[in-house]
Amino acid sequence: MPELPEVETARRLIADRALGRRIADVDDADTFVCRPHSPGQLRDALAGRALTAACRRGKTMWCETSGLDGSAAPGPELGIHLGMGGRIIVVSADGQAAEGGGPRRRAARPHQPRWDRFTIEFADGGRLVLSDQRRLGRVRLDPGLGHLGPDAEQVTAAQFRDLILKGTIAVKARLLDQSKIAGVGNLLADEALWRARLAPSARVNTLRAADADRLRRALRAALRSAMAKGGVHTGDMIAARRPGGTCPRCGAEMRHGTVGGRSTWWCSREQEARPG
DNA sequence: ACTCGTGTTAGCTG
DNA sequence: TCAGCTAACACGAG
Repeated sequence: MPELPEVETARRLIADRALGRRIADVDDADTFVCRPHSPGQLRDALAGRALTAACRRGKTMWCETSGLDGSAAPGPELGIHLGMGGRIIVVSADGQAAEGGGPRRRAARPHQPRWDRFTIEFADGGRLVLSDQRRLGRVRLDPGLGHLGPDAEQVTAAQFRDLILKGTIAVKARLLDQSKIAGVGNLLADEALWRARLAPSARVNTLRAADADRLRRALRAALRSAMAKGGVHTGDMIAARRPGGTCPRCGAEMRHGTVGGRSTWWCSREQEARPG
């Protein structure tokens, strides 16, 4: 589920509903999700503070925290990553729950309390929960951003060309490399390549600067559309990403394969690989 | 019962 | 340094 647009929805949820509330307690008992911390470490670091800002680069979120007892020195940053299927749930003081980060599809599995992997209990009686069936999400203190490239929404055309065109890797694998461009996941990569009419398996050294520019525009358009419609699964081509699917533009058969280790779909007519 | 696939990432290997 | 593979997790489908 969560690619950049879903994570942005979760970030806004935290920014709108969780900031400024005093943290009374923290459940950090899931040592896999909270690795490398030990149980109680996140609680000890956060209790008595409040979240003061919710930030994001690509699919990584982090919250700034207040000092203790009005101290001017801020607390640690709280890093949150939704992994493959994490969602954020914020419960207000009166018990109203709001959700962000998951698919907005009606068929989506309902949230189960046993999937709660990390919980902040606020002094007002509400809470913030990371719900994550697969436990591939992650919560950690002071995560750092050194391993991430520029955010997919903010990368400039010149930066994009430099980051994308170097080397010999398949262009889809390069798009998925968070250290180059942060925020593109499997579905968004397929959607952007389809919009740009580029073969996912094309080696980046076979692309021209104009291809990179077209891909960046396609990526930005796919991002804008996903943000407006409520998630990457609303992409124009995503519904055709199934056996027997046909290209929504030209009607040709969609093909399926593995690129960069991920399940990949492309239009057999418009996205054929050029020999390198 | 077993195997495969899934919207992510980190770490290992050649 | 770069590119490709695998494991970490849980669970539904075939």
